[in-house]
Amino acid sequence: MTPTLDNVFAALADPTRRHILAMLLEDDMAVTDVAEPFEMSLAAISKHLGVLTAAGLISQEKRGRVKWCKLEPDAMRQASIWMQGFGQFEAVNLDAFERFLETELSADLDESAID
Amino acid sequence: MTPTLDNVFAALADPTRRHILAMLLEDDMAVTDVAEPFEMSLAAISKHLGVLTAAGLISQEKRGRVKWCKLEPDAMRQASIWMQGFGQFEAVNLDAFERFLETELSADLDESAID
DNA sequence: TTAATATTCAACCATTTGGTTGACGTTTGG
DNA sequence: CCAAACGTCAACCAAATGGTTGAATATTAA
Repeated sequence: MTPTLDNVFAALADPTRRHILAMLLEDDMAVTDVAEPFEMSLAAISKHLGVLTAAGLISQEKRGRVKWCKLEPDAMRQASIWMQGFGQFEAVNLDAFERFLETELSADLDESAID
Repeated sequence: MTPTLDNVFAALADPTRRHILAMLLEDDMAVTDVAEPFEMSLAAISKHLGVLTAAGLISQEKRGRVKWCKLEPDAMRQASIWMQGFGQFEAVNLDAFERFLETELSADLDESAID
């Protein structure tokens, strides 16, 4: 299935999946290791990874009995291009992003409030 | 309710709502006028506008018997900041965005494929 | 070969989502 | 004043979502 904006934004709408993406920003990971910090079942995480894969946000490659998950920035870039048109966004604010990431990673299944 | 990333991305995941946002990019609009190009009921559009409002992506102000809808770029900016961290995005490509917008606006209830 | 590890599949369940229709409250133009 | 315009509300429905558990499938290590 070819990814759509629908898929990408829907995938990003879930805090567990955003958390996973943030984890993969550090390094590629096996499914079991992705699942470790969460309190839900492995099957649930497997489904989340399926959603992320369908959206093109990650790819999964099986090597031996381990399936490695890898961030695929292209899909998000497409979505970002769409969004760019709506704000007169100032230049990329990496500090702001890192603060964001911090709170998302620490607060474990949180609401990730904007304000 | 304070908007969350969950709300913003979920709101953006629907093509009708993205279409509405693109329309509001041109100008503020009354609910009835927003609904006009769509084939669904006014009530359905009213719900969509409710979702967009809850996400902080638009605001609605009632003047007389008309309720005006207005783009609120801040929420999207927050979401954009989150996304920026994931791509080594090249400088904002406005041309690309305008091509995107074109296809989204013409194809009326489409799948808006990325590739 | 056999047992353990890694991951998915299938069936199920509760909740949310996106739509409908019809009734309802406001505001306004004639 | 009264009918029409503007918009929401409530009840309903089908489909999608996010989770569970238990069985099944590879693959590897011993």
